[in-house]
Amino acid sequence: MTDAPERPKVATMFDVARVAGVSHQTVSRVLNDLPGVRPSTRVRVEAAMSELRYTPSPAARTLASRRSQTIGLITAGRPDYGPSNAALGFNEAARAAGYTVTQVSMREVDTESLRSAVAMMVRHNVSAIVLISGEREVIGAIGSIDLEVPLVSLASERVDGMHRVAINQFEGGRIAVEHLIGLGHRRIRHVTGLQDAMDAGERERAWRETLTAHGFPVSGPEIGDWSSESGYVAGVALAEEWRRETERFTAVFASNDQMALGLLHAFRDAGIRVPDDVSVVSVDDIPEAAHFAPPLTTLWQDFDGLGRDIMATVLDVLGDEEHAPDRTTRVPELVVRASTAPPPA
Amino acid sequence: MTDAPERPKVATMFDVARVAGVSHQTVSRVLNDLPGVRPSTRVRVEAAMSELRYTPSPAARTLASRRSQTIGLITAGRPDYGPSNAALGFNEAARAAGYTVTQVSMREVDTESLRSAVAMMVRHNVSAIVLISGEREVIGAIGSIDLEVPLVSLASERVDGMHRVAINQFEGGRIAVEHLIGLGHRRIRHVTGLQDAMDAGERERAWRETLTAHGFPVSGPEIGDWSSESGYVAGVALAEEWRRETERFTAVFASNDQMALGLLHAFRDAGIRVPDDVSVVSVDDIPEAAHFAPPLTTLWQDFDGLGRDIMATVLDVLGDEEHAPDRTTRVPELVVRASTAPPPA
DNA sequence: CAATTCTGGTCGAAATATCTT
DNA sequence: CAAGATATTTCGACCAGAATT
Repeated sequence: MTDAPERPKVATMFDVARVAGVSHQTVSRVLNDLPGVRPSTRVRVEAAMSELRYTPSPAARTLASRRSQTIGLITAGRPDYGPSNAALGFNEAARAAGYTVTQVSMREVDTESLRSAVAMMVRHNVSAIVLISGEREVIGAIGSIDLEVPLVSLASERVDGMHRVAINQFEGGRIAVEHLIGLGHRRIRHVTGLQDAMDAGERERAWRETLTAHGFPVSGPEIGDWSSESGYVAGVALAEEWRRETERFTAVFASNDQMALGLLHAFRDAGIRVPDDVSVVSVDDIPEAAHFAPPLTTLWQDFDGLGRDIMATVLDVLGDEEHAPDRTTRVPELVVRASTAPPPA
Repeated sequence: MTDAPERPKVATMFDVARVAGVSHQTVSRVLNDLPGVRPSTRVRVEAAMSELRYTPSPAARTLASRRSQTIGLITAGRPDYGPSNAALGFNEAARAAGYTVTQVSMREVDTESLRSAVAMMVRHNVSAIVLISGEREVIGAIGSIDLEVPLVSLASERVDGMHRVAINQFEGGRIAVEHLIGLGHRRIRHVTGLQDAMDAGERERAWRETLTAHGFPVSGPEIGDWSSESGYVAGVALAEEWRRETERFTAVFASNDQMALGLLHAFRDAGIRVPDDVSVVSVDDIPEAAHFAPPLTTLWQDFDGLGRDIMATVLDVLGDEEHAPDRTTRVPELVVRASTAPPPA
């Protein structure tokens, strides 16, 4: 006996056509749901397809139609909780919609790598490119590239030339600060996220405007970069100030949970009790937040839903390029735990 | 004037051939580095290629050659720190090697979704499939699928029918437990990771065998699932036991940092001081670990290197299917912080 | 004859034009 | 002239054998 054939040969349109007793072109028509096929023959063809376990060849399809049913996903930066979960939600949604996802992840972003990633995706005839980053520099860089494909980006600020999706970070920040104000705080400090991040900007703006609207003082903020370490550094500075001043701040709004963890660490080192001396509220509600010392009051965000929003927007865009609506209306929800309390008397 | 053409037409082999004054086949030869091309004509062809900004069409290439220079990546489960960073490292390494990555992420895994993901990838003519999961059920499920493509999986236990890559978790566990023993501990408890996870199994085995080798008692372990919440639950149980018994345990080895965080929470609630009453050591060294209360002694792991190992193994496998070596020799490194100390006198 | 280079067929589907009733 | 189904050409590269030096 000779060896089995190297690769199991798969059925083609012609095989299906033969079995169904029609021409290959008719097979193509039922495949693409085109009109002009009698229901009876359509059924025959479909039967033949499933009998032969026929699956169209993506490569042939792409070559002939210049469309690949693929979406390019570019993620930039470290795999933090939010972006990772949004990417996961997007990936699942894309698959559910019948799309394949080609992913390029990069820790560091420079225009050249971005350009080559985009070029590669365009060459693969992706239907759209999705960018999960949220940093202005990255978004600006990709915006400067002449991509011949629709672009959907995670971005909480308005950006020209692309469709965007976001959770309403301004509203989230407002909720956090109002929560503190509702408890009686008025001297509320802020630790920002990465300076270049749009989400961080929106939260800072919300903090500033909410305090201003109430006529409370705006001081600071401390600059962070999302990391616990930066939160710790900010916390050390804040703790020192707290010990020095008489008109002390009584609460801090941190732009994410990791930085809040660093803050708690610094405050603990400095003998500042949370929430007795200072309240802390932050953003994300990572699964660990419930077990910080003390358990963290924070804003929960639906990252999975955000990922689905991205795919929904992609589908909108593919359906009607012009008036695809941005999806930016999801609002974070406050989860109250033990890191916030009324200010000391 | 009429509109500009819908899509900018890209150059083909024929265009290059015409400009270089050769046949398309010669272009193909220089493209694929095949022999039998005079250096002088090779230069002419290359000049023509760059002049026309020629890039070969992936679709046409795949169709004709049945190879796509693509690797399929399947990730299962929540995007935790380790797997996410390994996936990132892999993605960057794959790109550096000239491969495209098609990714399927799923939160929940069932055989049917796995099967369809694999089928889709095979239909796309991927060169190999990479699985990042580490759970026996998932690995078993994909192993039961007849995939006509090499499979490389993250797996710290030996598995038939696939190549595997892993960090040496047994050795890591040994290092952690020996660290505690070196400090004077002998009653050392363990909180496992997800029961079905191979990494968790290896660490548990290391804990058990190391204690046994020293003639110390093995009691427990508590069963966790990687989450802080499960660590907290285990911690509550351990704390209660600690209060009750006279022969108390003096240290706990937790299978990851998140669970250690839950442990710390439970111990704090119970008035057990870490490290004065009980020492805690765990695994991963997530960036937050340095800011836990107290800062965590834990095992750092090179997930980025792990991701690169995966790609290196893929390249080995593609080069020589049979004797591609598994890469399982990376060893975690102990990072000593403030959660471990000698046992109370 | 060996080293090059060329011609023509192939991959599997889509798109368009062309018959049938 | 509609519908329905059939031929033919095209997408852009790979591959084998033929033709050229």
